[in-house]
Amino acid sequence: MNSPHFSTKERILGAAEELFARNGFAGASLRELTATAKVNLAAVNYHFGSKDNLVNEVFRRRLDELSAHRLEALKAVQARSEFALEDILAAFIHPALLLSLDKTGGATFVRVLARAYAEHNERLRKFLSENYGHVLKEFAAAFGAQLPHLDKEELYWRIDIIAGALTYAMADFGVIKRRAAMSEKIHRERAAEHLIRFAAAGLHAE
Amino acid sequence: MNSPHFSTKERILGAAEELFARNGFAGASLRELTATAKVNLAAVNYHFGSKDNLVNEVFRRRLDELSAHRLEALKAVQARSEFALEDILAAFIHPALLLSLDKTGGATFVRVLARAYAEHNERLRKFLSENYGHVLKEFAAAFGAQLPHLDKEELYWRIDIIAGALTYAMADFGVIKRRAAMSEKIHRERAAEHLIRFAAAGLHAE
DNA sequence: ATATGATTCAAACGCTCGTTCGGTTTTCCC
DNA sequence: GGGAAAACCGAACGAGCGTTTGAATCATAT
Repeated sequence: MNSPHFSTKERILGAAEELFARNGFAGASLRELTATAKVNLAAVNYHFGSKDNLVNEVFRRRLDELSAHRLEALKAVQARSEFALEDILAAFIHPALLLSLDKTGGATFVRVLARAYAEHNERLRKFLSENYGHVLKEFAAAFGAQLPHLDKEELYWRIDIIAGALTYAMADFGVIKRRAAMSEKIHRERAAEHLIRFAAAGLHAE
Repeated sequence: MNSPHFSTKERILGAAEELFARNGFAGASLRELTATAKVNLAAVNYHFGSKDNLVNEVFRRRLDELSAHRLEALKAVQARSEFALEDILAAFIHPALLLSLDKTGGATFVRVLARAYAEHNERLRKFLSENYGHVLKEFAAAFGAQLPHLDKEELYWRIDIIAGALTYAMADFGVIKRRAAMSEKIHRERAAEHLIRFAAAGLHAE
């Protein structure tokens, strides 16, 4: 993963993702991080200014792409002559699934993302809300159009529940242990399927 | 909260809960913690042996009670001549809601719990699974009896999703901002209601 | 009242942390 | 191929960390 043909910045971002997921933001030291990335200790501050800013860049690298994929998928669905609630859910969930299956650390990043939510870190929440909040708004509007009987508050509650469940499921927090015979890819695809079916039923409730 | 009539151990546990929720386990230092608790720095190691063990005790204090309440509520439901899926869900969710409304730090603890999940800490996961895993098993059996058409894997998936959504909802991670006019108590009760309805629909899916 | 054990305390231990600083090496353009 | 800019490097900085120590203080039971 940290092959020499990756630039120093890329190697640092990769190692940061890995160690943030495993040990948290405070728990991952720059010494371990730079050793993993096979770069000098001072490289982080040279290239990113500070550890805090490195955290931001780890998120930006993945979320720009994830958000674009989600909005793209949503557009594609909406362009069709007819579509169901499940299709919008898939537009939201499948890009996250795809990211979690990415060979270059996607699964790791999803866990970092879940950690960020759990940390309740105001700085991070603001960063995420400011930079990627509009995506949630788009999806809320799409769901709302499909569920006209639902008032806005009810709708937001349900989307919130889904986002939480998705984060939780993709980050592999649950009690469900993947059986050795099942590949991680299939395990995650199953999780996404179940989540979509579950969420669709939940959204339709009442 | 740290009034002088609380014992040193209790003051430490209270401060630990607060700071673990705010700054994480690694991020909360014993110096800040003991200052908050108004006890000497060495008191943590005197009363708890180590910081790691303090973490365990923070969980034990709350989870013993939560698990007992859940099993008690489940038994009460099952003793009735008839009951619905929602009643079992309520037996699982309402004790968590009650805990989150506890005046002496329950809401704080719920956030600590969510953090523990996110940390993916093997030591903690083992501790939680070993000490409180049987509760999940009881509920799985209860749900299974109400949903005989569901195979075991499907059932476990759905319970997992619900546990994740509950953790996130109670920990207040979501994008939903409580309106100033609404008390936190009502906000959380609403969350629980929505979650129960959503989860019941999800469990019934197919 | 006094002895004994439990508790609290200030101080220090060794260690790791994020960051900084010159100096060296590499890269790239004229 | 020479010079400027970019990148890298080893070493050190002060600060904060969890933990330990040994003495001071408190509580309790005889």
